[in-house]
Amino acid sequence: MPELPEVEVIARGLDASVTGRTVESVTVPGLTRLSEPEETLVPKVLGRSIVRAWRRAKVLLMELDNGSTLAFHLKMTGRVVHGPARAAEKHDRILFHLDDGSLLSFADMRKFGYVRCFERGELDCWDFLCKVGPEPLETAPEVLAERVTGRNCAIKALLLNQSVVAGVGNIYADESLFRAGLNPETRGSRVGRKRAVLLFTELQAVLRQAIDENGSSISDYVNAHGNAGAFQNSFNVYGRKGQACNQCGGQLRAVTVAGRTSTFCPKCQRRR
DNA sequence: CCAAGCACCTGACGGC
DNA sequence: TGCCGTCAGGTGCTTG
Repeated sequence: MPELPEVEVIARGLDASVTGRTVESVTVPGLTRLSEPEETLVPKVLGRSIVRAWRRAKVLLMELDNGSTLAFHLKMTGRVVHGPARAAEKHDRILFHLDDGSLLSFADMRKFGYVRCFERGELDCWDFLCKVGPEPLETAPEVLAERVTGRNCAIKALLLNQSVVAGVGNIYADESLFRAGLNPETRGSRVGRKRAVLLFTELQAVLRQAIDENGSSISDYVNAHGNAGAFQNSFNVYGRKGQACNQCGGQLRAVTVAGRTSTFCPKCQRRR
């Protein structure tokens, strides 16, 4: 699934290509279980034009000209792509036909994702966004560090917890822990202030680099124009269990933390 | 309060 | 070839 960098890249691409376009018609091959029902969703969108697209946490947002906002959560395999008109494909869940003849599609193979439309003012009351923590690229590392030091959970679990910091998923948690030399199982309470500041400084660097490289494509992710990202070629640890550490040459290992596979270097990321 | 486990889905891949 | 188990970028609910 798209984490913060992937959703950011999609949002920027959409903001550049669909802003000003009007939704002329909508076809619904079959919405996902967590989506808003077609009967209420479609009337809110029909005839509206798109004002802007942006991101908060891992949620893709598109504001419409009546003040309502479309919200997409892509979860593991969701895609939102803008391109030329085409016939519906197997995993398409909803298709927005725009006034220039182009198509905005939401597809999701595993159906975990969803799309909902919030009317003016409702977005600010959405429980999900209200609970989400600060944006890691808009918050000082020193401030973020305070949110993990002193807590008894594993540092990896804290990074994945969206109320601690927004937008971090399994890839960027593992990559930032490696860069900071922190073992994923280390408790927040055992991470010193200085090391915690380093962790969030490295998290910012890794997120910025991933955005610059158009995100990470493992199998499903593509940007708003259907293109794969390149940051997967820069992974130090994610998905590299058994391979050699880029820093010390030792063999990378994997453990399960917070229910997720966590790949790390036992030499460069010692437990403390 | 916290952590662990599982549920939600489909598809790809490896082993037999 | 096919069947079975395992795993996958996330979140939310239940259980202990």
